Amino acid sequence: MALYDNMNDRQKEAMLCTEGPLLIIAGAGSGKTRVLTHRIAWLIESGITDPWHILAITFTNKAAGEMRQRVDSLVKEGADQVWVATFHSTCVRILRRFIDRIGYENGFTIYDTDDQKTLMKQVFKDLRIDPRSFRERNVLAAISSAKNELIGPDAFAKEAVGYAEEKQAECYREYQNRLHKNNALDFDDLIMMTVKLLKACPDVLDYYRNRFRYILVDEYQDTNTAQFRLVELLAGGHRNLCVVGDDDQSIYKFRGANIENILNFEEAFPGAKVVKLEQNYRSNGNILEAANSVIRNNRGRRDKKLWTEQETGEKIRVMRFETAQDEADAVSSEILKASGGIHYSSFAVLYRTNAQSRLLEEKFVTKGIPYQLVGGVNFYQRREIKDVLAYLRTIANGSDDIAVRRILNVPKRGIGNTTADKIADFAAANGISFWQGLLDAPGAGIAGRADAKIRKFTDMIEEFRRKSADMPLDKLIAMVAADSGYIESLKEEGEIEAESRIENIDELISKAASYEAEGQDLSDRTEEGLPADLPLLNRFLEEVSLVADIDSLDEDSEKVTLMTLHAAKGLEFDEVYMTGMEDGLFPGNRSIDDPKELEEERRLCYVGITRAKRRLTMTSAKSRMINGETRWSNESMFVREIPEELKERADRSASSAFRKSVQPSYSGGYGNGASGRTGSSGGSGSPAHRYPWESASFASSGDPGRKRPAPAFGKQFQVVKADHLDYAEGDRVRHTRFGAGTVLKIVDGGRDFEVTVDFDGHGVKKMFAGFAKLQKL
DNA sequence: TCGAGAATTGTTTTT
DNA sequence: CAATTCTCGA
Repeated sequence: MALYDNMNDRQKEAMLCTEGPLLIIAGAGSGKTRVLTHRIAWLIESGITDPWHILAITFTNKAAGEMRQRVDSLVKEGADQVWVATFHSTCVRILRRFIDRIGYENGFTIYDTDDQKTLMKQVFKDLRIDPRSFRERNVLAAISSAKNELIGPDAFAKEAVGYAEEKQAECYREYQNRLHKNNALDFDDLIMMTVKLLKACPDVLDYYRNRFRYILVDEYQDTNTAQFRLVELLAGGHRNLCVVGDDDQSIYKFRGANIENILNFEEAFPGAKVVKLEQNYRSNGNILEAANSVIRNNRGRRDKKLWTEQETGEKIRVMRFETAQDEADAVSSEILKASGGIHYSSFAVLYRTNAQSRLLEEKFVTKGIPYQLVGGVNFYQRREIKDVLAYLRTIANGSDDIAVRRILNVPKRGIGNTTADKIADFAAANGISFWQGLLDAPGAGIAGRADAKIRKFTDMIEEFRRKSADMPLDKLIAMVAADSGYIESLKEEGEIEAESRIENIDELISKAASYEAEGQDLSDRTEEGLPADLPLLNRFLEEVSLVADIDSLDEDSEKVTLMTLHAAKGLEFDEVYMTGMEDGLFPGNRSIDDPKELEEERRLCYVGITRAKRRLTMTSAKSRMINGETRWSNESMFVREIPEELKERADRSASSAFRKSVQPSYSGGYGNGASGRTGSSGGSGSPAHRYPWESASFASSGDPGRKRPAPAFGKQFQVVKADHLDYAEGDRVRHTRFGAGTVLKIVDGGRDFEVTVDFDGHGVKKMFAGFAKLQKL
């Protein structure tokens, strides 16, 4: 059978166009993985290139694994030679080999978010920054976005304006120094340092350009600037770059993803060919229609429209409940009934925030429905796992101060914070690592009993190190967990929780065993010329630090899948429940006033809808507990954006949900949030409802004195651009919700003006002029 | 040094 | 509400 049997014309075109830059706009369910894998197969089978010269980059290990598997089954020989990996692991592999060229040691450690926070705490202490005035998280977020934009500490400092940014710059510099001292990289460094390396070392760049003659990038809409630069560098010579993505599924802006990468691909790679895949093979007609009618409300997108040859299918079922409990109860009951006690794996329940999973889980447990939860607390982030891994990190990399400090007194050894701080100060003053500081405790003014305790600790670690050299990974972990006294201290607790912690450690041990068993095939690494002495331990640590939640999803298990909308991208299910479809939750309160954010939420909604193959149900609750307080909210504007004729009301309490007499306090969807905290929701104690189809016009009750013309349904968010604004940069303006503020910037964004305003007490917000209805003061 | 209870704070979303 | 951090007494 030829490779292009069963492919449509567009798909074939995308598969066969192998030379030069190519952008494949692949709508949801249009068979993009298929095109990618077949393209790789074609490159090999047709003799265009050797598997060795192909690089395929994904975002998750799961996607990489699937791609590898599918290529394997398509290609007779050499599939294992294709480099299929995530962005992060690709970078790790490059850095492991060459990072010494830019002043790090090749055995570096990867810090996760926890480690980053710990490190930042130290930085705050060092720079005498009050953690109440700046939050670690915020500074880290600023640093992360800087790194995503390839802005190093120096450039950041140069750009810094004002006290806050200057402080952040100081923190960034110090944070980076400490990472370097600890011989550690954070997630963002992995990309940034690889770019730095390739820019600094032309020979290394040449090597990889020759190695990767054909490059494919999946989920291109999620790439950030650093990743873009990386790809651009690697493809710089031959320009055989094929990227696949869907701008409508760009949902990772918060993580630095830059949608411009896909929107402006042809400008970055002149002469690029563009192929659009618009035929959807996944969903029924109604589902696709619904998806189209929601996403059509976005402005910054490439023109496209999905179509299908499949039957129209059922209508979208819309349900509204009194409380979130009712919602969870109904969803679980329905699934129980509809599944017939089997086929649970054809169901997915999606939600906006992880916190929403709790109620659902409870109901699933009581009804005995098997389910699997994706996300929440990652296995490798659990305390006991992190503790054990910190031991391993200490063994592997003595400079990893964070790891050493973490386990110094875990389990309790009677070495308290006072002692540890003394060591830390001493180490800092002498420019040595914390570990070295421990070795010279007397130098730090620690003697007698305290010193003896420290000695016991360092001796133990050194013993572990000696033994680790010739010991299988799983045995090593078992030994560390036992000999350190960690297991014993858990047993002494004697609680159920301790029991499950021990089980988790056992699981880690078996994971290590299977890693070791699989890991014998090191061809990709040895051929890459990696130092042969890079111990298995280091590679294991590296592997576990790059594991994502979604990687653990088992699609064949007979279980219902519970996960966030984000986690659902790339997956498909016969029946999908989108829960918590409420204004304020989805779209979230933060996005409602910011058009860019709102569009991102809408894309997320689009992703959710297009996961469904046969049946889609959207549910919402009038009231739900959030942070210990009951919140009331309207049905999500996204539900309202789906035309009535595609929907079917399946409420149990339809009468109360559809009373037409409810107070119309819908304020155009923006401003005075119809959902608020208990007791503060604009005076009307009862939930405020207004469905677009109930009335031809919207009353802007939250904004007295102004009225907008009644938009036709479906176009309610398309605001006509004003030909001029009655305010300018520097002017003071008033917003219905945020009050007074100063206009910082006005940019003509084509269809509307994009106005940046610094609101007194609310911070800087960006808004479209047509939506914001700002009044000059 | 360490644990228990108080206080505080928070939510998107995660490689 | 719940998870995390802080404070204080032994």
